[in-house]
Amino acid sequence: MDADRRAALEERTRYEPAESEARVFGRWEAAHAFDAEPDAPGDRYCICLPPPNVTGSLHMGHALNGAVQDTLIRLKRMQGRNVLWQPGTDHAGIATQMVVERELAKEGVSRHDLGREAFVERVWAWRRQTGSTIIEQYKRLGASMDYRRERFTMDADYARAVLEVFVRLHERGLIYRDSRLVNWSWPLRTAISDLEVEHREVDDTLYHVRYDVDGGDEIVIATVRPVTILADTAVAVNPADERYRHLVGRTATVPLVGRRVPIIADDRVEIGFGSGALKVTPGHDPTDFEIGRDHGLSAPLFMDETGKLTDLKPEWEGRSLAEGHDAAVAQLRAEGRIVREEPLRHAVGFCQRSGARVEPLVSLQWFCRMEELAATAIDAVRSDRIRFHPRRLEKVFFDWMESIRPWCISRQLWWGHRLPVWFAPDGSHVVQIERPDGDGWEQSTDVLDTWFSSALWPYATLGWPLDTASLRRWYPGDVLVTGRDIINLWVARMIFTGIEFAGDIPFTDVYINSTIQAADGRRMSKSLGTGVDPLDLIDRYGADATRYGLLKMCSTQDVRFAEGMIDEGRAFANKLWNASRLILLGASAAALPAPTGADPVDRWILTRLGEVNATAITLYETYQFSALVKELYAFVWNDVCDWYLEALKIRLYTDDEAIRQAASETGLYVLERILVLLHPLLPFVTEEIWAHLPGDRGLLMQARFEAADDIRADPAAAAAVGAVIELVTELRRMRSDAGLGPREPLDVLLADGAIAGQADLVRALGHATIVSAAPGGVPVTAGDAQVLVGGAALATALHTKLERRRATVAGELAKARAKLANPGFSDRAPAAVVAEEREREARFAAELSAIEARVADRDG
RNA sequence: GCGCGUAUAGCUCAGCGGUAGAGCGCCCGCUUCACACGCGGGAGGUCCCUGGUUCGAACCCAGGUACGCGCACCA
Repeated sequence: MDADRRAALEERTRYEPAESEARVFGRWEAAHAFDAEPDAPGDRYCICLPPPNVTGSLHMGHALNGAVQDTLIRLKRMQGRNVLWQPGTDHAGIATQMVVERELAKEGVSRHDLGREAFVERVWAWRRQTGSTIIEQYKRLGASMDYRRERFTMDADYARAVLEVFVRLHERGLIYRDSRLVNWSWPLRTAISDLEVEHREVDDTLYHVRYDVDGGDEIVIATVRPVTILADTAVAVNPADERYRHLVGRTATVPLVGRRVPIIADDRVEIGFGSGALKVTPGHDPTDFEIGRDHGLSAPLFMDETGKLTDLKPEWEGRSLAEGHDAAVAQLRAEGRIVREEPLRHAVGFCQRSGARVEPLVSLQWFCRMEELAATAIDAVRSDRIRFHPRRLEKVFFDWMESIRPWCISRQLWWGHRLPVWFAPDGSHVVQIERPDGDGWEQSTDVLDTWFSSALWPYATLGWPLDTASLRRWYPGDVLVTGRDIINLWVARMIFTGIEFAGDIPFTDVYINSTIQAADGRRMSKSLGTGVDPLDLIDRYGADATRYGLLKMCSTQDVRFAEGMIDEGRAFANKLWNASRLILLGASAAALPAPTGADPVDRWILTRLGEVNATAITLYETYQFSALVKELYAFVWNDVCDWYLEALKIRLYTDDEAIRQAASETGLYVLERILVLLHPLLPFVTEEIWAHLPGDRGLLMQARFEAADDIRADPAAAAAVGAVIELVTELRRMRSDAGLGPREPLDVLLADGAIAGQADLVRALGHATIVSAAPGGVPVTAGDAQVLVGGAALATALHTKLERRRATVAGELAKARAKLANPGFSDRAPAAVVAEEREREARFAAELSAIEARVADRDG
């Protein structure tokens, strides 16, 4: 290491993420380390980023999700796979249109003032300017995506793929046009899908309204929305309902409009609800729609697409829904038709985007028939070709897929993929991508549901329907990492379109990451101000610390956000930095990393390294990130820093160059391997340290992640060092209990056993004087050895401790004996468990008698 | 309404049939030559309740209780 670099390392006693991250990221980019090439060697490994909404910015879900994906992709890249992590965004029809409309509103213009074409151009301008914001934010996290390949669901070639899918599904008869009841969002003036409707409990009033029946009778219906009475076309009762049997077949008069409608019998009417009589409004209610269809009723609309009343009652035409409600209640009340009002709490659908109450209404839309497509996706999961992690979430998928309904895929928006449907002047239409020959063809004004296009993401991003090198190389992909809320919107749809069009399942594993809740245990909420901004965390703690914390929180269940875990990550990065400084600055100039293992301490840490390496690989590959982070933290902090480095210092600071050289080699080797192990989790700090390792080496992110096979285990050395650790810990405890300073010398007599050869280590780490006889010393258990600790100063202070220990040991001994005395245990428990219990009994018995001898000695 | 999940140290969470764990916080002590974002020591737990299975239960089963999250057209 040259003098400048050495001085720089010496100065930097803290790891400052802000100082390193941009520089390290620049090195990766300069080396084109993220670039994926189809003809590169190695088995394929592919993840596509669930495309975030183009209007979005990085939130906690993205950050966790991104940390998981980057961890996997870096691991696989280091394992020699030819990896692709595909970035991109979706065009988010409604959200984007709203963003741009809000912009226009500031200029006092509406999209209607602009006209469709100019508006769409305006959206593109917005997209060119800010559309990659969220992808740029992923870079702050260290995400190693191939940014050259960023895709957008409105890109020309992608759009072509979307239309191709539409046409093919239509040819197969799976896409059709129909007039059906849909969820209508009047502020947005579009239909929305079932999944975009959010149900909330609402307190409403249930009005009981009296309708006149020909012949002087009357019938009372119940409704929470009296204004819908305008569109009633029947009154229905349950055929089994005695109360109303005599009215069936007669004619009722609808209040407010005076329409004369039949009273019909239908068993979908629930006898026990309200009055038991149902006003039937086929144009605005799912059940009523079905009843209306079966009874041949018409389905007039009381409101139009903009949320205004229609001319069913001409004098109210043009009023808002709220005004209509008030007017209806007022008139019914004035006419004395409201016989009862009662509070009703019930679930009502709201439009996710606009927040308005969803209005079910009959509308002419395009639908996708789902049963057949769903069956292939169900089969892929059922047969284990696709596995969910955690497994139980398959149920969410099955529940939705098995009760699937037609998917309304058309939207009355301006921003999106316009349907490849062409209308002739005579009203007939054809479905094809190109405009048909001849004059007068008009393209459908509808666009497709955004989710329809993002369902093709895994293969459309790779060039489908063309047979591209990328598609051949990386499809199907390996794992989809996403949040639970997206299972049905996305995962399910990607699976069946993948099978249908790309000829195979899009991935084999679906890893659903935890939801990070706010500190109050509920979902993070913007409106409640309980959200946490990951970019702010990165600014304050660093990207590595943020990744560390998020991954530590990430298990198979939801977790509350705990900033302490991020802070722990920062401390860990700093610890790693400083441990590295010790090794790098203390090592012999000529030393290169090598598992030399000159000393038992070296062989012990190499043994541990081998164990941890193997465990880590398993945890990485089974998505157990929280356990992985803990495992590596404990190894680095406790084994390496607390013990190995303390022991290594002795040889690093010696004058004997041969010893120093050998110690340096192993030290550097251990450091090198730790950096490799940690890199997928903490890419920045590990890459930064890597650059300081001696020797000619490239980037850490391009280094090889080795299996543990090459590390030799040495159980004898491990046992000896284990005994030293136990003894030194006991010596520290004694000093503390006796009120002695931490470096107060103690006399120690080493007994035979694993520890016998470790006098130097005990002397150095334990600040002990090794003696050959210690009259009046206190016996201490340390692994397999008995050690005598001498020094009169300790005697009194240790007496209390000894008594305490005697009580503990006696208790444990009694427990072990009771267990063994139980015939049920010794006869029926596995032999190994019984043997272990016997061993414990013997150990406690020996220790107890030693303590008692000591006490007797002292007292006598 | 249906489904899923969670209840373990003051806080956030591991452990999921055989000696109760971590980080933070707390207490005591350290200007130890990598790190005070540190070092050493310590205190702290009827593992939600009630039953059951088992030689043995924090862990398995049943029933409660509390909380969270999905899904859902009762007007």
